[in-house]
Amino acid sequence: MLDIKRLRANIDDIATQLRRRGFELDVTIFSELEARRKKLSVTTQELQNERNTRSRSIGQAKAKGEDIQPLLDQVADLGGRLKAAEEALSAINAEIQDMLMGVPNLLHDSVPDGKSEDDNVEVRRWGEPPSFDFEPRDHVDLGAPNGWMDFESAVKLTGSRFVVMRGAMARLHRALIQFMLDTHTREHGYTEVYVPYLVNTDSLEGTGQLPKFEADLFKLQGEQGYYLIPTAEVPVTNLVRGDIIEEQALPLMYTAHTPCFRSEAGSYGKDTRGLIRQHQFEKVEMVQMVKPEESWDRLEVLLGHAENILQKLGLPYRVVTLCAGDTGFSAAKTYDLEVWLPGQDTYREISSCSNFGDFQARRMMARYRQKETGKTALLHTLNGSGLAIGRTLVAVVENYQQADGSIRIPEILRTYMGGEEVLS
RNA sequence: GGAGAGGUGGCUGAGUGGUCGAAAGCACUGGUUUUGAAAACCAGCGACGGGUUAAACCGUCCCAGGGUUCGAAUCCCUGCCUCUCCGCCA
Repeated sequence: MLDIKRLRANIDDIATQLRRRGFELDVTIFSELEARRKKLSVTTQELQNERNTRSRSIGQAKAKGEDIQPLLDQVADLGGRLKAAEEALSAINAEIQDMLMGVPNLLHDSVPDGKSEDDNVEVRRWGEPPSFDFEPRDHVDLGAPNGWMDFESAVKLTGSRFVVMRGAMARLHRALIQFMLDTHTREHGYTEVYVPYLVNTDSLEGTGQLPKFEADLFKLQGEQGYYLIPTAEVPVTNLVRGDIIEEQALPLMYTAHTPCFRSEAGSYGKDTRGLIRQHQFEKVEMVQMVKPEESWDRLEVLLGHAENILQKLGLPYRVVTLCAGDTGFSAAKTYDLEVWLPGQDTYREISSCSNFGDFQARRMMARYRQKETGKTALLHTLNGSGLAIGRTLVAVVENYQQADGSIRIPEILRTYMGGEEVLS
């Protein structure tokens, strides 16, 4: 959520900035709402003041044993007027809030212009795509024939966009999770957390999935109104919702492994083959809550943590900066890590690292207490995948394939695989 | 699932209709004292919005949402959560 004070003061400037990401802010409606709100707020407060003053004197009169009936007569219509004013005010506040909740974050100046992913800007590459003296296969051809990956059973159990994994592939999948968590906790300084996979609407509003993107979520039947998490970002970031953190405790760094559930509405026909786009997948997530002045440095650090995982696995990748039109609703800036997939002969997204500035923190009322002044200020939040497990598995399988269809196991994972060197 | 008890500031905890945003203690901050520290003493100490150069000042907030009343932390209703006992369960 944007700072309403800033919005009031610089509405045209902000509208211009938002246009860069293809969002049209209705300046006229907002200004009208805001003017009405201001007026109503003043009259409501005046009426409240009057009520308080008069009620106090009634109390005092009564204590002295005076006749309070004349005083009561004086306030006869006050209640009604006040109630009407309060209701009008809360209605307009709700309207403004709704509008505000639907406005995306402001972009950082360094975010390049552009409309779609075609306009994203490559920052750097790491590693060389492997060359094969045979025609490399994709992960489905490598995994499906021997039952490592079983998409048909998943259809039987549930439906499309799910998978069953067996034997060595299931173990490799699990090994990736352990390896990433271990790296983040031992080398990068994160605290591992275990969190609920079902969350309430407050949490989803806090990180920005609601109210706008309900269609991407799985909602549970039942009166609680719970949703399956689309990413660990939601429960982990919301850990600080409503909190005031002491400055010396920052930055908070959390990592979590969770399954993620996405309905991927609107993606029909896209990536229908294989593991790339599933309704359920595993992810190891990194989340940081930091001081505002540090967040841009922390984004680079966070990105480095995700890159480190890919480097340790020996997977070639590139870093791209998402352009204005492709940057997500809540993010001020996002780097995607794209891993090389020989089966598709292209780089595919495997991690997304974002700085949200105070956008999520404002929605969550997540603050910290400044040591110098004792005042509170909004935190900045960041998160990044470190990494998406399913896609990492795809990358390992495709990059480490051999002519006979076996898969070499990356050095770093072997201790997690009982010392085995080849998946067979 | 059944029965009961509760949810008050960073923490403990008083407050059952009238200057209560809320006693007291702890913690914290500043000061006095001390060679230094501790102790003692004095003072300060919630969040958010409006207002002000800054204050003063005004408003809102005592789990959440409704309601009763001139007036609600206090009474009523609903929801959520916590605790105790019983049942069930991994």
